Amino acid sequence: MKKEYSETEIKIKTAAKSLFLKKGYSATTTREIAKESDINLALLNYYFTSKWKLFEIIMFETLFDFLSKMVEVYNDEKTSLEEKIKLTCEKYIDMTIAEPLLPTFVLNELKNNPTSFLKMPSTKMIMKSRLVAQYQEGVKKGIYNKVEPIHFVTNIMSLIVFPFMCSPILKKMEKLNTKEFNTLMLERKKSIPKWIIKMIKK
Amino acid sequence: MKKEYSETEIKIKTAAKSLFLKKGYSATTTREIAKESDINLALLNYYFTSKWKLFEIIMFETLFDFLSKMVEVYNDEKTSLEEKIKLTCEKYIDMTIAEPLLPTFVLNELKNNPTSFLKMPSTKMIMKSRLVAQYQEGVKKGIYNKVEPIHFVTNIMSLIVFPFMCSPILKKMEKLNTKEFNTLMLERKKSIPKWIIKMIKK
DNA sequence: AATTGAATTAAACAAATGATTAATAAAAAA
DNA sequence: TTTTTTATTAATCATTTGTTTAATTCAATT
Repeated sequence: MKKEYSETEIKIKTAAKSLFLKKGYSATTTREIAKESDINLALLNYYFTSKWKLFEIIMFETLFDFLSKMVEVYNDEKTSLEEKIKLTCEKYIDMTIAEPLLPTFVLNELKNNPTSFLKMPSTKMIMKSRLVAQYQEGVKKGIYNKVEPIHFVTNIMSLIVFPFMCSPILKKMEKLNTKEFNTLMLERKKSIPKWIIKMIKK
Repeated sequence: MKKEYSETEIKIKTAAKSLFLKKGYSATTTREIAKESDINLALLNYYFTSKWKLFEIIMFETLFDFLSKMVEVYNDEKTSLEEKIKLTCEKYIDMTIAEPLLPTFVLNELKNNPTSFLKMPSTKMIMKSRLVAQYQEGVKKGIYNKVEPIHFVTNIMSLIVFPFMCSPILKKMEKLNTKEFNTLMLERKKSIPKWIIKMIKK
């Protein structure tokens, strides 16, 4: 299904993604992409037609990768709800430490151009995931408070992702360098699951 | 202290802010600003020297307004910790419904250009606020779990702000229009304080 | 009324930008 | 080898962009 990319195409895509993440779509020029990937400027259009087309491809693949990884944990048949929450935190905090610019980039570009989102991989599977089902089972059993599943799912992501998006502010507030900041985020791997459980338990 | 702006300057600033919020700094052109504010293009540079200078002024004022409003609640001597949390949610959710593009815009521009942040109003006062002190008193008394105050403060903001930043995704997931989305956010005025209290209480 | 300084305008400039062209080099097919 | 297709290049094009200039209008002051 997935298109096979040539070496040159991969070089372009890698450089473009790195620049888009750092500076955003509009502030990134095709000449910068060409320079960073060490290819001739014309090759960008030769392979990807336009800057915008290139961006769309990168955006789609990025979102697709992320959603796939998330749904993988959410739909695991073997794990309990609490395990799923824990695994989500661990996986996603690690992912974001590895690529800390990604969440802000994605949400900002979606804000700037919601149509770039039309081709987006289906997000609906999240609400149909095993994680949500397990939560609702817990509500039925009277173990958990009844809250709309959308809030439950949103809260988990909020506690995980938002602190990364605030990193410039947090770093300044607490005079942290990147390493110290990451340590703070890693602490949250253990705390967030506890907090979430407390939030939902009666 | 604050500079008095002429009618024309206000028109420019208002239009510029609206466009910056919608499209970001780079994607906004000076000609668009001139058109939207119905002034001659040259007046932008006449009053504000450059697009970047204009942006810096808008950014500073925006952050300053936000921080002032926040610290106002955080340092209220009359309210309890739980009341402060409740008031924060109410105030900030209302603010964000009124200007939903603001958080993503600010965090994205800070990411793209952390130096635009050097002149930023002091964020340190948050950690020295009455809110944080009250939380720490509660920890000493054994009422609350001991967690770094930075996590406590971050969690509140995460649960309030992040869902707004995800609005394109949430709207798509649940097929919501803006009104329905806002209703969902307003629900959180009551829920978030409850969740936060549960998180910190022993 | 005349003068001065601020506000506004249309026009222009220089640099940057996304995209294309036409020529060449490299690789694959015949 | 020859031919044909694919990949790469340097140069160029047409717009767009931030900014400036020089002229003009407007408002206040003398």
